[in-house]
Amino acid sequence: MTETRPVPASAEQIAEGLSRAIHEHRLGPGAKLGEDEIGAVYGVSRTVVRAALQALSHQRLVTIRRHRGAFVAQPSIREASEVFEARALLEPRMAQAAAERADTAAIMRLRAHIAAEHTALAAGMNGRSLYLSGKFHIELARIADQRIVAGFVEELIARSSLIIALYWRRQSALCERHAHHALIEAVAAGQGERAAELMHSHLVDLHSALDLREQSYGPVRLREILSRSLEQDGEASS
Amino acid sequence: MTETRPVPASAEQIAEGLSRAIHEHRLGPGAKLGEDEIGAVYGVSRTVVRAALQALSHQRLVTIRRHRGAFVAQPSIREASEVFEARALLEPRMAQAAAERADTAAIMRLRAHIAAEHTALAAGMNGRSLYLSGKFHIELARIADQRIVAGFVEELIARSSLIIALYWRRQSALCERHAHHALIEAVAAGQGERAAELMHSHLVDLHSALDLREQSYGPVRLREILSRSLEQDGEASS
DNA sequence: AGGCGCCAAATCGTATACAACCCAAGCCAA
DNA sequence: TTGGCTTGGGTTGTATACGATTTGGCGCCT
Repeated sequence: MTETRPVPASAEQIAEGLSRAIHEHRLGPGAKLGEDEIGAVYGVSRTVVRAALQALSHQRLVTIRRHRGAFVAQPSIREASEVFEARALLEPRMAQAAAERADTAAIMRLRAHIAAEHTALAAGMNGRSLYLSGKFHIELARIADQRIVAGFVEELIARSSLIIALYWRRQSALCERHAHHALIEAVAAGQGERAAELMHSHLVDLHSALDLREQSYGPVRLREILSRSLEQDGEASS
Repeated sequence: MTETRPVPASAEQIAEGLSRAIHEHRLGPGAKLGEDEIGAVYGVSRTVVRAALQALSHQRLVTIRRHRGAFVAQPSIREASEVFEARALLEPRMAQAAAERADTAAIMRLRAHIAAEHTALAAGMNGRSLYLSGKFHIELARIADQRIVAGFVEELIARSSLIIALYWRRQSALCERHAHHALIEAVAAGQGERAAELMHSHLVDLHSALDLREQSYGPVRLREILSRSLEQDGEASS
């Protein structure tokens, strides 16, 4: 076990590290993010940690409550719906633009993403496969070459990860494979309209795979209220 | 001249104050935002000021360059185009949704905005009228009751203010009056499609009123490169 | 026994201190 | 005169110190 990491890190690196941990569900919604604790891990003082936490709170990944500390955000049901509505508004356009602009290098990057996703899934690293699945959408938005909307999409996908942690119902991630594969085909063929449609239905699929009914007092909701710190270590490879 | 303001302010208040100053073009693109200076104005230490500046930099209103300080952002031509493309994607939908959901109270708020805009314009307060004109769009997005997209719109409008400061060509703001009025009519009548169309053409209008050609080496561009501190004083009333 | 209030430990919010760094003015040499 | 180098002032980056607030536990009263 790595005890301490004496090498100091920058605020961006810390934000990136926490972001990854949230994406990969090693940190669940409601988890406490103590400043001293994080500072000890990364070998910096609270000043830098606070900057990182503020950055994450501006991305709505973290909620800061005055005099109480920072916690991994717990999107409400309403927010969850709005996130997917926003994605349904933005991402089909991005897929369309991507299909119209993608070159061979871009398509290879997309295929590489899918491959990595499959590998992670086969190795049982569910968190990582989820992370990569999000990255696929981000990569697609980047190919569309509209940086601002791509930035919005990135934020929405980060929040989606939290939503999935809270409200996911189905187990099978197989639909993902299929949907992403079909998307690549359309993009590679330059079929913009088809890519947009596929993306739309993919998002509707995802949205409908959530359990967003008001009184879903499942075990997830319990954890949300009790908010145990639930630390996982588990150094990922590199 | 008000010398000092001994009452301490919170980071959010400072960010709000700076944001307003940028919106109203009292602070132009490229202006230096010294931490000590701002701290002295608001009666707080650099710690709080830094938090405010970081918040603004996450909204892309301010650029922080390491060891050099914070400056009011200077959107590139490319960014300018993308901002208006993104607005053209989001805002018509918001206008449509607003038209479908607006109640009488909401419409009264919109009318009040227009009235305030006219008042400011008549009083020659151009900066303020620009600020209110942006607020109109934000209010419309809020009425649409999609908080997340409304947040995106808010960010885009803030950046639009910078873009207008850098690249505005026409003088007349009269088109605004007309366009906003027509929008309210459509919203009040519940004509969603028409509101969306009006919003779209309004945005295209705005976009085309910018001078985004590459080699526009006007005085604006010069100021951008030389980046003199160009302090504006000019205490506005209140 | 149960509820209420006080106290202590822990954590956050802000200010301040010091180190690192950038920029500009001044100097020297070519 | 011009170019590069050095040095000083000023500004930012980070750490640390201290005050403020919350929280959980302990004891006391009912």
